[in-house]
Amino acid sequence: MAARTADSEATRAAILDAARAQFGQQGFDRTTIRSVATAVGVDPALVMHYFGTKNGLFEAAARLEIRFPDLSATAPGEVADVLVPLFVHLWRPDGPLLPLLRAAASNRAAADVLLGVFTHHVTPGLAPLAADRPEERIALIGAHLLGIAVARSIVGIAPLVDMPDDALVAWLRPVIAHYLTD
Amino acid sequence: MAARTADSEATRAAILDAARAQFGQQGFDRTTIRSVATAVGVDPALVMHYFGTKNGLFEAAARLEIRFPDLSATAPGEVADVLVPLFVHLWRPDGPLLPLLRAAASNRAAADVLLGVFTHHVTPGLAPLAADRPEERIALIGAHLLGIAVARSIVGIAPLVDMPDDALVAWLRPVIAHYLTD
DNA sequence: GACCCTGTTCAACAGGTGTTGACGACGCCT
DNA sequence: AGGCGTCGTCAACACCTGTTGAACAGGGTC
Repeated sequence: MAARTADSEATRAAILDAARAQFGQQGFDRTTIRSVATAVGVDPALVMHYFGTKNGLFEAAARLEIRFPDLSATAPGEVADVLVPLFVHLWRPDGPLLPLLRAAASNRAAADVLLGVFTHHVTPGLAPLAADRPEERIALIGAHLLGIAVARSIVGIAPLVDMPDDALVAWLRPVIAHYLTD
Repeated sequence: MAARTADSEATRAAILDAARAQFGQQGFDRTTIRSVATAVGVDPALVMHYFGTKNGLFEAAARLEIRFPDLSATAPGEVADVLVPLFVHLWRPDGPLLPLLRAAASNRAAADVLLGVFTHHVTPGLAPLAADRPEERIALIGAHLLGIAVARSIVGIAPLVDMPDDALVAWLRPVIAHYLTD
């Protein structure tokens, strides 16, 4: 049965949590195997043992499965009500997107993962709602959302940091609708 | 007179150019004193001699004086025509903003410089044009422009990378006007 | 009691980093 | 010709990094 949960799984998860936090706050290069290990209280070699390599640790920490909602029945004016909470959730300090965003700044592979999220999830999800030249329209929406993430989580532009999510939704609602349908 | 321009100034400028290019393409951590030195064809110690420290080199490479234009006589619908070319120019691969943006991803000090650009230049420049709650309005505009920079230069979202600047202006014109005046 | 298996630590490696101080060429001024 | 300031290099340092392989504790099984 292997029912007896060895501590293995727990410490593995603890390492993953610490890694996600550090990758999310300091980026890839400034996060070291040693810093993650001491944060958890284990030996650096144990981190290697579980994840093989630093890149392996990063991939495990940044792995994300996004379930993009079905928006085909949503009115353009209400897309923001669905999209914004979803992305705000993914961008939490302990979420999987922030490590990826920080790493993408100096790592093409991480940027490609981010690009893949946009290409394979955001674009197909929004395409049915967009008028002519949908790629451009959706790219502009994606850029705007990305910009809000950077402004909030990385640069720290005060009015956006302090803005409640529903206020953000209210601001974005007409803009996203405009981008979708002109 | 010291009129005889020693080569000093030239190599100093060459180092600065190489540093800006590397900081802009690879970020702070992945850019090393040695890589900059070999790109210029000099000894690493010379880089130290001119800029004292790696942070000194970065500050010199990322120093920027922005002359934000006077927009007080500009109609909201035309703000994009001024703002977008200005920012596109600052974001060129060899411009001073991209190193800052990449470094900001893992360096609070760099993020603060970026925040200062927004606080001391963008906000005062746009405030006369904004309706009520101008901070939020301007923050949203800044976030959008920032997002387009990230989408173009870091993530590489194809439709935005390929989009000519005047098309970008055309897309942003009504959105910026909307953010300014509701 | 001997054995193994899992979870973990120890000690060390090879390489790359920022930084330093002493040293060498080269051209100008007197 | 000799000295000197400028422009630059050499060699080394101390440190930190990812990574490795051997060793250790402890508990369940024969």
